[in-house]
Amino acid sequence: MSATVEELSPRAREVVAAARELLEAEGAEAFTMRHVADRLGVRAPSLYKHVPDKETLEAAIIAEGLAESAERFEAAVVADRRRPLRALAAAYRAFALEHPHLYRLMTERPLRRDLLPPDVEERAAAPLVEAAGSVDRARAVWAFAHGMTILELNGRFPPDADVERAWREGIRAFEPPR
Amino acid sequence: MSATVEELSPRAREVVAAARELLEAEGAEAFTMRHVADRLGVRAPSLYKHVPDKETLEAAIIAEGLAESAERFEAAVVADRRRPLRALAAAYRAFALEHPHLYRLMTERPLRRDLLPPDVEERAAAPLVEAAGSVDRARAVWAFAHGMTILELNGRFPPDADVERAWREGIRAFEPPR
DNA sequence: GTCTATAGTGGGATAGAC
DNA sequence: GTCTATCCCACTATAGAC
Repeated sequence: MSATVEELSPRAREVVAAARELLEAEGAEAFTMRHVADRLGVRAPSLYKHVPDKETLEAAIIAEGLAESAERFEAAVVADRRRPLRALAAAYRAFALEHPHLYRLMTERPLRRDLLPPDVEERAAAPLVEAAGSVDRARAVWAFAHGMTILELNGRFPPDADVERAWREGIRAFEPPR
Repeated sequence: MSATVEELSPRAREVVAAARELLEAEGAEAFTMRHVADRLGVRAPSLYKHVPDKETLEAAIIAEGLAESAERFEAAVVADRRRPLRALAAAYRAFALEHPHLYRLMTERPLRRDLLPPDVEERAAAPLVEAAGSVDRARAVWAFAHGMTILELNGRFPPDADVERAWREGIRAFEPPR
């Protein structure tokens, strides 16, 4: 019975939009069904007429995030064909820092692939796989980028750390020697 | 008023031990003051006579985790002097997979350095800084290792992903050419 | 499509008696 | 050092009327 994003009713899409705004503005702790309902001027139980449960709502938001980041990655490699890895790293970091709460939601749990449109995940990954030269290398680069990003978002680097330099060191390590 | 681990009373240390056992066995959601109390055969409010609050309890557990991982990193570089980065990566991953819930606690939030013994963090980092050749490179390698680890723990790699190969690709990228 | 009412579950923390 | 009682908070989800 699990509906994919595209199969949602118009009213359900409004629920998704409100939920995403709430998440992005106030973070995961504030992301409750009550608060989503508040944004729509409605009571929480009413949401369940449109969306089966909270997980489906989250999956719909994640699908949007994947689609949007795919677009940005595609644009990044087009804009800098000579150093695609560096361009992708910059685009990746920028997206995450612009949407920290969404980014966390997208990475902190197993993907409910059964609730996502068929190819979003692959499309988001494609530019990096291309730039890295193999899936395995792409996963290593992704791990580096995610590690940098999430450690920064988590405030885990020491206060005096030079995050930019660490990014540069990682990119240099993965880029082919020029 | 914030006490460091060493300043805890004997009874408080028992509370920390019970809390850690609980966390490691049942995960962060199960890690509540009520459940910690259950483990000790006591009511939750009694804990507050020994530990000021939950955050201090968490900091004490994190301090243990940092000290133990420091020991393992030190042993790893001694055991394989020719490829310290590979040895450290293996030790890092092993520690995280053996203590997944502890590992999450140690990385998912800003370190409360004010609640930790003075040099634990630096000691845990030292072997990698040495092996990587600079702090910035060390942070890049750490990000890669953390990214691999947490994406694996989060179940975020596709089901068919070959995690070992990705690890090898990352280590190869950061190791000096031989 | 929305409501009220409510079930059921859980959390951290404090006051004050023993 | 431990207790009971309690405060106050939060959540997801359902039943059934309108």
